[in-house]
Amino acid sequence: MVDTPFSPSVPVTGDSAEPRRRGSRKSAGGITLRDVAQLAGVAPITASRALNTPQAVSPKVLQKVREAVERTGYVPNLLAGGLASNKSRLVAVVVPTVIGPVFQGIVHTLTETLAAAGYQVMLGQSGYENSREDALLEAIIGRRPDGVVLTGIMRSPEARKRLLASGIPVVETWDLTPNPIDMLVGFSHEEIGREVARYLHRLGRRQVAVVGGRDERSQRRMNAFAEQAVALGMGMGAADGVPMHGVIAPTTLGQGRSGLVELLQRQPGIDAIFCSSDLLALGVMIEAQARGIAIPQQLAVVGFGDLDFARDLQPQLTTVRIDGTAIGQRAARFIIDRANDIEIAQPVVDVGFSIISRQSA
Amino acid sequence: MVDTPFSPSVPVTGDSAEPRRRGSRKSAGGITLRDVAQLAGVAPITASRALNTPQAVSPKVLQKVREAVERTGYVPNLLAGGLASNKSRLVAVVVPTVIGPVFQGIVHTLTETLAAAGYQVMLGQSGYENSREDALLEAIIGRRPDGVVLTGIMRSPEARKRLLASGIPVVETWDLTPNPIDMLVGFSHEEIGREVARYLHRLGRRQVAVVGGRDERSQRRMNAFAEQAVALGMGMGAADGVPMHGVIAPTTLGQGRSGLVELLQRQPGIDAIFCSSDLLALGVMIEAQARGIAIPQQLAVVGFGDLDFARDLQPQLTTVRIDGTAIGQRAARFIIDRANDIEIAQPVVDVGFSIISRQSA
DNA sequence: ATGAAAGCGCTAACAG
DNA sequence: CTGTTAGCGCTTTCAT
Repeated sequence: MVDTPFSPSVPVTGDSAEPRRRGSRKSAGGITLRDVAQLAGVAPITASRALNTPQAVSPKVLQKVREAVERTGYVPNLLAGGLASNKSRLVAVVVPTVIGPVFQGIVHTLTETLAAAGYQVMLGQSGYENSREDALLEAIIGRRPDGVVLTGIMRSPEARKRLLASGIPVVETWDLTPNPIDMLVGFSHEEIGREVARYLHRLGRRQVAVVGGRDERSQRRMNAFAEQAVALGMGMGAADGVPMHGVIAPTTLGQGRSGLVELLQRQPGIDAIFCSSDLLALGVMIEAQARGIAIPQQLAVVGFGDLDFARDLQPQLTTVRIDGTAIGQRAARFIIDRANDIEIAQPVVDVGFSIISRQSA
Repeated sequence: MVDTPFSPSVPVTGDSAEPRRRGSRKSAGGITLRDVAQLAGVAPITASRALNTPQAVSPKVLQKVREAVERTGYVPNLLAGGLASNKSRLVAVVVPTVIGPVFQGIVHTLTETLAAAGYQVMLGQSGYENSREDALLEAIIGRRPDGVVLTGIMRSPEARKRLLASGIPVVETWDLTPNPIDMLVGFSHEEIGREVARYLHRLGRRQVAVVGGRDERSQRRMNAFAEQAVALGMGMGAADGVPMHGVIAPTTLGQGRSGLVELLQRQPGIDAIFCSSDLLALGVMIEAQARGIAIPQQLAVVGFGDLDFARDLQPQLTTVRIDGTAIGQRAARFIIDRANDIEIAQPVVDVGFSIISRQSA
């Protein structure tokens, strides 16, 4: 098809002596706005307006253009449109990984909300190691997205600088950075750790431990938890601090099981465990069950995430809820507002968290 | 560095009296290939070649261009490049939803594999209802992606037709369609249903039931299972067929619990349950545990998906494994090969499945 | 190995 | 409300 020879579309005006121009190029063959405009009997720009700002053209023209679109099956080339208008209607979303339930809510909400506003989501996975960040960033900036949503990543100052220099609106999420690149929707991991420690203390627990992912944010929750716990006199004897079992993210149920095993070996007297994810917590619960350890009587378990299954467990899981949907919607709103030059009153939002008190603790 | 001022690239031709041309447009202000070329002292096209086909330029030029890129912080505009070359280096991936663990593997693998080959993934969520398909399709085709990966969706013939007409390479996955749009990487849901029925029959189970999502593919597994079960004489009395409890996708642990409750009410004698997801299976197991029903002695449970946690449950979950990674890699390979005009010998691949026999059945 | 010209398909800017 | 013109930033084609 591509090599179908077709006669030059230059009308023979009698001036056949005109030399073949160089640099001429065959079209890809698709239907373009020109074709539609021609069929509708209007100028291309008018067809463009009929599609993008229907209220700016006469009903008659609108009708004709729509008919032409219908008949030709025309689909606007957004690459061309984006290049011309300097608006790509593309938003880059970067997460460490889509594996694991943690960032699903955000990705889902963003994709949904942005799609409703006519934006497409470009997905990037940074991995938990800060290695591919540069290549990823290049790929993102190269597409000139109308916004970038960062979830728990992009720590390298180099990367931050480039993003900033690119002028693309950036929303960082899932954390409260002291100096955000641009906009921010997050919550305090430290505060969560402390609050959970206080919560367990109030329940009378005194020998607490931790099973947590080794990624930075998880660590910060865990460390804050441990500090607060020690401050409240909940360490396993002041000297030892809080026993912590670290696992590699993304966290799994199996890691929760082996985490409990390991912790009990180290410190048989443990009466409460704070896990850095609900999946870990579930693992801890299953292992406890297998060993005949009663939850919450002998062992209190607190998770993180309030995944959908948490309230359906037996016993129901006490956990920390993060409103991923709220974060996603807020982030989407930020980007959309920016794209429309709407003033953003408060570009830093703390969505907070809540401890959902159920049976396991 | 970035703000090193360099003089405007418009040469002053001395003709300052020239009237302001209409239609003239200010550049967005970013650094373009022209700026780089100018700084390197070469023509734009040469700079372009230095970046895209380094072996086609002299080492000297290469060096100079690279320096210029470094100094300016230039990032190629892929929108412009895509428009000119008719290659967007964008691949659209469509899933019903990213919520729920089912399609995570595919999305992850695709994003990863394609990124390594220089492609970006555009994410689309079709939802489980076939409503937004049209708008989504329009958005996808409009970006002229180099490929589309469809996962368990796009049933409407209208949509199929448009995709086909667009000429974009399409890989359908997660199913074995009798007449694929283009390429296909999947497995047979019917065969899975039948095989599980045979498996349970071999184990001596005779009163089987089903908890399954109401989405189409799940239904097909379940119906095939039921048919085969009846054929093997495993119905609850030939007349009744197999008790089935339908739930709304995406499936949850809680639905598994209530599913078991409901099924036991209807048919107390059930000795095996096939669930359309591992999460449902986990729910069934938890509910059984809560009711003192021994698994697998009194009740066998089979899941679907072989999620990471399946082997860590107590008892370990017998389930159907789908190799999402294989599907993703294959699909990515298809698209990349197509983009490079590499002949695809076998555009339809059945990746099969396996029943992972563990303790729960 | 390098360059000049043209144009990918669309929209901003201006004029009527 | 409609049209003309000139590009967006890049790569193709052809020529040297």
